[in-house]
Amino acid sequence: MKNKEIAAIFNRIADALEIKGESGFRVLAYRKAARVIEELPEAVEELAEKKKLAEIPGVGKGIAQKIEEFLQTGRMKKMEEALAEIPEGLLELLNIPNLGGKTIHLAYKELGVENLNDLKRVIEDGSLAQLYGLGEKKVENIKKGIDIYEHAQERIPIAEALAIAEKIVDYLRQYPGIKHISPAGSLRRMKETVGDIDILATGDEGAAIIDYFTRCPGVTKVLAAGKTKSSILVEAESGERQVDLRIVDEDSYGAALQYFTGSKAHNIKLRSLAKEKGLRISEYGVFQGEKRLAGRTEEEVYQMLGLPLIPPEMREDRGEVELALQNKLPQIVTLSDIKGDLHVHSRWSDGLLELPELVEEARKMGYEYLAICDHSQSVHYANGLSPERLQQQIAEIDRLNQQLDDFQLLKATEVDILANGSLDFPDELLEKLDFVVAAIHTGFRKKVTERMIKAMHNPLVMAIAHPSGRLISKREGYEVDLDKIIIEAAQMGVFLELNSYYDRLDLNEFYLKKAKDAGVLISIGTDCHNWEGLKMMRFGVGVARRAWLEKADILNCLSLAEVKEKLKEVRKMRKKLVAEKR
DNA sequence: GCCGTTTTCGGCCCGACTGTTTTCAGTCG
Repeated sequence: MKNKEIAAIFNRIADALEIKGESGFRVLAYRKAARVIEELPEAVEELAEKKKLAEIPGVGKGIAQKIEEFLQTGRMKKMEEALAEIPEGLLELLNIPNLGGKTIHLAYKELGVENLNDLKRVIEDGSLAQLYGLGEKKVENIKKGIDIYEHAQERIPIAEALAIAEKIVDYLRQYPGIKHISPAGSLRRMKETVGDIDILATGDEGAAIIDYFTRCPGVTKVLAAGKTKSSILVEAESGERQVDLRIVDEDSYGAALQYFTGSKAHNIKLRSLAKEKGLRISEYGVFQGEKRLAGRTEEEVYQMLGLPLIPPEMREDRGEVELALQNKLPQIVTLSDIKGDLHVHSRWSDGLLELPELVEEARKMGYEYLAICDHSQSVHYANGLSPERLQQQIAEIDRLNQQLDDFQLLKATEVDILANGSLDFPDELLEKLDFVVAAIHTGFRKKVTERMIKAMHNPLVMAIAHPSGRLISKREGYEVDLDKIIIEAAQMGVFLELNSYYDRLDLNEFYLKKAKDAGVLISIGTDCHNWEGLKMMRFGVGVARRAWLEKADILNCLSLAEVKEKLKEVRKMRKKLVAEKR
């Protein structure tokens, strides 16, 4: 699949055109095409074969042709042309805040700036400030931009960002002048990582609220503090993080929340739609001429455009507006739909909680069941269970379950898929369990796809845990063909896991959507190891919502009785299926 | 470069801020 590669090429073309000073709309067209192609569930190769490239929104004749050219020849003239005139080192400069294509072009043409070092030089010797349209202050801002660019922190994992945001929101709520308050931005859309933390609030005396905000616990620096807008740095696990607060009027709270939640692409779509209806939409409301028609609530804003409220997690311009227009939005899953956790570790392997403690924590979550998926014998570093110890655990769970009336622990395992694709426990043992999750923890580069498929051909395996193996911004993941795994899972009736551990979130939103479309049922588990672990379900549900998953797509939206029935049924069905395949 | 129940040409999201310049361009979110 060459989608990513092609998207990267179009982004590079857009960069080059931006520096060359070509029409911003053309630049935008390339960027949009890049984004859409990157998010496309289908391979461009397939679409090209079916002559359906131009049906991709944002892809017209011109771009379709360029894609075909690339697929056939491995090259794209347009890119070569665009880049031929632009030194390689210039493109990077677009990432510097306060510096854009126009200024870069000017510095290139007038001063021969070709890279970051050149740029620093013309700042130091004062020649940049001499250029038409520039001056001391602009150059000072560019200098600050370079500093930010060079010290740019990687994006914040959603779990950390939410923790920071919620602490500050709780703090702000204590201020009597605040009426409404909510996180906004990509945090509210539950993206797996976020760039910065945005909070929106309403209240009287904005300046006083801002002052209170800048004195919140953990502040290390106040970057800006006006009447309606403030930015601070706060201490966090991984260094300092920026938090922005905006105060808006009560009358435009909904419009502002909508606007600051984004995504940008979604907002642009809404505004085009508004325009078609003779309306104008901004962070202050929906207007007809000078008259404000809506703005107090998000519902109102969407309603004015003839749309139902679109959940924040869906606002990415991936077809949600079109569906909303036809009133066909999916009823995406909510946290309260989740009836149990299907991947939990106990003290028996590398978890911190004893089984009764897990029961207690699960009840606090409102659950009806937990699947105890401790590691198998070969995972020594995680205190994996020997067959004998698993036997003991089974007996212990049976004993505990007898004392419980409205709750049950499911006897389960996270059994390792070994180097040769066989499983780390014998079938006779797996047979005694309610739920069997298979996982790879070693040999990330060794025939992972084949090993997973082999595991899926064992009728006792019911799910594959963290199928990609990635750790967000830490580890790439297995060499695995997930498209193949999804097809196989659909054919063999195997569930795929959505691991909710905050730095896994695996499958990710794109493959989840693919799995859903292929008819694969998803099991959500937190991979809980400690007291906070079960609470990570919200991250998984966030990702599931971003993938448009509904209750019916998720195994653990079933009640205890239903899930037990389902697992029995699946085991029977899988045995039959595997027998037929042989 | 894309796109069309107002258009196959002429539009293309909206507003704020900043600095430079004297009416606006560049950048950002």
